[in-house]
Amino acid sequence: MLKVILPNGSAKEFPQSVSIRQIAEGIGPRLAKAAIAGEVDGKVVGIDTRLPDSGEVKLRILTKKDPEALAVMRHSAAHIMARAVMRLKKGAQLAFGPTVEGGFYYDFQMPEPLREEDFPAIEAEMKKIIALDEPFERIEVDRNKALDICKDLGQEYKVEHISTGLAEHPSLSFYRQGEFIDLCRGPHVPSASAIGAYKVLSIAGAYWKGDANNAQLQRLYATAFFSQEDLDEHLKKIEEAKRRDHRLLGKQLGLFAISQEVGPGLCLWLPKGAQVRSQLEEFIKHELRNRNYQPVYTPHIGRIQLYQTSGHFPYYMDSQFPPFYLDPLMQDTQHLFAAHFKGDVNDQKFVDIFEKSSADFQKNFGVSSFLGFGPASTVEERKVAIMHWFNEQEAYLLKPMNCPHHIQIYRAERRSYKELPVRLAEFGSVYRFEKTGQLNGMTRVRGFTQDDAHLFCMEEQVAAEFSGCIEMTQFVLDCLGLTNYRVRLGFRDPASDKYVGSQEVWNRAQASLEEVCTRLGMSYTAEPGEAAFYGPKADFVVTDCIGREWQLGTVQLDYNLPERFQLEFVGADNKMHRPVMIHRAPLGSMERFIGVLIEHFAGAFPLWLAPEQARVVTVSEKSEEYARGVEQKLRTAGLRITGDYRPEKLGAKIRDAQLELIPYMLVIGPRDAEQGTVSIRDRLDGDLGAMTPDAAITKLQAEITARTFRKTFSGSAGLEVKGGENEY
RNA sequence: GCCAGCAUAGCUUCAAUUGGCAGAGCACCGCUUUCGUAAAGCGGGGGUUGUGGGUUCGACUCCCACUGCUGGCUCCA
Repeated sequence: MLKVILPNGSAKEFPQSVSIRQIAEGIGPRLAKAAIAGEVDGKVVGIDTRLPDSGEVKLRILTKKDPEALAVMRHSAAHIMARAVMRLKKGAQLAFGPTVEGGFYYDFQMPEPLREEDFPAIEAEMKKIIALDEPFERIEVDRNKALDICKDLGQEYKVEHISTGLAEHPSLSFYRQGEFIDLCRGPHVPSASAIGAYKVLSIAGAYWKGDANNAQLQRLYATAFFSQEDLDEHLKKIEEAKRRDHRLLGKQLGLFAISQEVGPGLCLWLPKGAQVRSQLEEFIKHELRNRNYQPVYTPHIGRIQLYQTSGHFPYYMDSQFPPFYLDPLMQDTQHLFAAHFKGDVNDQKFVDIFEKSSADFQKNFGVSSFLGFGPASTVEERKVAIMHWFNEQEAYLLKPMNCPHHIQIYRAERRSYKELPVRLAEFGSVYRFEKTGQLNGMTRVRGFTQDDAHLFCMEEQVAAEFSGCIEMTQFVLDCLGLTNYRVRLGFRDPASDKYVGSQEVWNRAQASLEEVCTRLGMSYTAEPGEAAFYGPKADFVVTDCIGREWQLGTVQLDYNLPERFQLEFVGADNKMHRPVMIHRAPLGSMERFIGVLIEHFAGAFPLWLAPEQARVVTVSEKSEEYARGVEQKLRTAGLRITGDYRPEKLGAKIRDAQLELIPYMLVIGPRDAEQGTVSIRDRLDGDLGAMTPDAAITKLQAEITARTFRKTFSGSAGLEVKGGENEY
């Protein structure tokens, strides 16, 4: 006897095994027709799934109204898209085709590359397939049979996946629809007609199982909805989001530029962008003072030995600008040294290659031997001589991180336990050589400035200091109305050996990190494998306007650098102890943070951040003299103000100021000049009427001090809808 | 780095029949207008069509290489 409990609490009993479809039919023919899938005890399954013949289950029958059904339908749509591609292009190999947020994709290996111009044909073929309205038929087989099926189909990726990724699964399932059969966990919609409106969106490269060592596949992105209206709305949303893109707004509003001549990934802060940044930096500096940090300054480069000690070199070699050496021989042999440090070259080979390049160098530059090898010297002796020479080299690296410099500041004096924690803060510029394909506007650059700080404390202070860092990050994000973030605790991947430091030290760090997050009541996800090589961390991750995630603020515990640099302090027992370090940056980098901020505010910054807070616009040139006086008065009061005195009509000047997203306009005509007033105009609320310049100053200053969020707009720069309701 | 696509004036607004004189709009400059809350009128300057080669009588257009940019590169069958 099976007892089925439905969402409304009612229960039905069945004497023998029954499918979800049969239960739906029992409830009503309309429900049976509308059913897309079922949910049994919280697990989404196909409509033809048979329930056990005894016990008790909770059952939901999912229809178009249920969000879970959409994912099922999209997955089915992915199959249909794959089927369409298989029909159009012979010899396509199938890889993965999952549902993702906002749609789905399918990875193929194509004999001929797919192109965007193939999309209409694919969509047309999908239409034909859907018109057939064939059912999705589930076929369950054992592993060996599954392997045979995939081999027969000639689907090599499926064969590989069954033998590796699915090695633990004794029984596997396929779904068949017409001539198309695909290894698939399911579930699927009952038949093709359940698929509503769909669109193939884009094509991209993707590696098999995400590993760059594997074959590069072609990934076809698409989306599907139950109704055309939902699809249209989705596409419209994508379009609107694109208009918020910080790269577009950054150019339109004159915030930043990236010039080919300066170099890719190198950001030029235009005056207005620099103004926003400077304001944000002031804000952070104020918070640092309140929290007893000490500002420091350090240079942009450091000797390579410093980074060998820290472990950044050659560990991060691939993502750094190459070091520069004062000795020209080193320019030629630096790759050799890097390979040697990484263990890619053994001692004998290292000596051989070095001596050859050294000989070439001497031939080319006419310099005599400078290492002084005797003919009888051993490999070991030569290696020692070479390494000794290397360590004497004057070589510099553009700093990829600020910590080694800050550590040297810590070491500049003997530290007592009484002065801990030491908190050293700097807006430190760092350089990292990101791969070209990773660069993205301001959110991924090669040179950036972190709102960095390093805390040196005793082990028993870690929890309090960590807590303080998290609290500051939360405070800063709150002040900007950035609420759409998640906290990710990056932990060590137990299976990997890329980490510096002992497992025991890591466990301690991770435990205390988790403890603090729990105490602060933060929701977080613990993610093994996401840690930095030197310690676990808490990352604040936000989502940009087109759904990409970016790591902003970060707090990282580090038990390893103090060890590497032999940091010490004198304890109460008059003995030497090792401090613990915390790296933290609430904003992360100024570049990325402001990039995200531009999208968050859609370019319409709150008054306290706005590069131009107000603009005087004259009705005609008659009032220019008075207007200039007002402008200067507000400037002297500390407001960022400009004046538009062009011989344009008022409407044109207002329009220009609106498009530049300037929060306030001070309209001045003969009437104002006569009465000693200004007509204040809010960018969104329009004309607020006349007031004295002093009253305007008071009003604006109050808004600045309160750091009020302003409305942005529900459109884009240039397409603003008046009275937009996007309240932040 | 890799896959696909793109590159015309300051502009992520774009045009240029099959290979046949590179053209608009916005912005900029000048003149007229002196104006009260989202675009006044007229005139003007601005280009080695991303860079370098090639094919051709002739290349923005076709071919090759390079540079830069855009989308993407495991929320597993």
